[in-house]
Amino acid sequence: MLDSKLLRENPKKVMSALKNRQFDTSLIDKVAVIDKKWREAVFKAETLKKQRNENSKEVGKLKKEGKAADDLLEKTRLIGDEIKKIEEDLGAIEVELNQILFQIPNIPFSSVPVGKDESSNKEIRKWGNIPSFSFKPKAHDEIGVALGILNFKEAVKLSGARFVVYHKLGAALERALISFMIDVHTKENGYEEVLAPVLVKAHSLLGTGQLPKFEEDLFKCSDDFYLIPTAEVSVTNLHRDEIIDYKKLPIKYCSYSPCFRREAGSYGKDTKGIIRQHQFNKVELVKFTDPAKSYDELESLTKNAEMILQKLNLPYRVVELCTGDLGFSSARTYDIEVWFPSEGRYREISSCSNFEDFQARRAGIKFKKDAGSKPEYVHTLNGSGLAVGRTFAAILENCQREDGAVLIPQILKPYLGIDAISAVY
RNA sequence: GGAGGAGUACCCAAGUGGCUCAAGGGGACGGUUUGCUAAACCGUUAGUGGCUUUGCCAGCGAGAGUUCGAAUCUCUCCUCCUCCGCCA
Repeated sequence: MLDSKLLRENPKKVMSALKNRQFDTSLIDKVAVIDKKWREAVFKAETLKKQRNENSKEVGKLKKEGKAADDLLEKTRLIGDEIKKIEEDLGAIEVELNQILFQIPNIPFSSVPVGKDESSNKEIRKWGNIPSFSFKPKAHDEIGVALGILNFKEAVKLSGARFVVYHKLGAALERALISFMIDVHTKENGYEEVLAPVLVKAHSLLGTGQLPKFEEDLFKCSDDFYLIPTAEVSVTNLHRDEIIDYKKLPIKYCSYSPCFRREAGSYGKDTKGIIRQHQFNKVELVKFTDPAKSYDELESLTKNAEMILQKLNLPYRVVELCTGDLGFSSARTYDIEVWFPSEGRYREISSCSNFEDFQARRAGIKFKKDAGSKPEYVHTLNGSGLAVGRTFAAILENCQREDGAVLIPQILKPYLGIDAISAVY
């Protein structure tokens, strides 16, 4: 959510920034009108309340003195009725205003490249050598099925399309990757591990920006629960409606969770393999920072995520998203893309974003510099560190051998105790 | 799921319709005293949100209601505790 004061005082700036996101700026004009109505109603209600408080005190005094207070009583009753009416209006105005405010995306950071879609994204850096094969590299799902470590038919039996069952060393590899990632982030990068609920209430999703606009991407359960699409939701909301001690910033969390996405808009896209699933595992990095330092923290967060790929020796590149490709809540985003030999291209494996105070304002997350100062909103950041299923797939593809075996990155040896997954083990 | 009980500020807690625009204590912070520490004494301590900001309005788990006036009365909900049932 944007600051309504900013909208009030500098609507032109907001509009020009949001135009780059293909956003319909007529909503901004509407906000101004409703906001004015709201402030007038607030002032009126408060003036009347002041009058009522004074009158009530007077009534009490008169009654104690045994004097009649009927006139004043009646007059004050009418004031009460009026207050009630104004407050009803006020409630409706607030709903209307919030409905719009919740629909407005974040303002892109000043240096974000302007562009319509992903074709304007900017490559920042590349790492690693793209492997060359003396044979035609196979797709990860083909490799996994052949090795007996991935089974899609069983998954269809259980849950339908876009699910997978891991077997034997496949299940072990998935588990090993989760542990490995968490170990790196906790032991080397200074993150605190968190394991949080994957079922959350709507207000948590409102806090991070998935609701109200993106309900169709979510699985909704009964009893007002939603399955989280990312651990970002649970972990960011850990500090909802809190004022954090400045000395505790930055707070850095690392959290494994399964993630659940309906993939409503992607029928027919990535139907093969484990790239796009309704349920997948992810290790997420979340930071709460001093606004003055959040862009430095975005750089280090991105490098923390990259470190995983480096240790696994998987080639990747880092791309900055342009204004048109930026997520709803984000002010600046780096995507990390890993190389997929079977497709001959890089594919997203992590998305690292600075949300500035957009989520913090929605979720009420503040900090106080010292005892006397006024609370300010923190900046929140997060990024995948990494998407586990896609890392699994990337290992299968990049580390495959002609005989169908897959060499396991050496760094995983302590977790798996093997050098390769082959058809006969 | 059933039956009870509770929720007041950083913590404990008083408060059953107007002398409470929330008492008292602890803690914390500041000061006096002191060679230093402790003790004692004095003082400060409701954080926050909003507005047309010397001020005003809101706020006692949340929301609604009754009333001229609600921490206090009524209703709904949430959370926690105890017991029973069920369960990994």
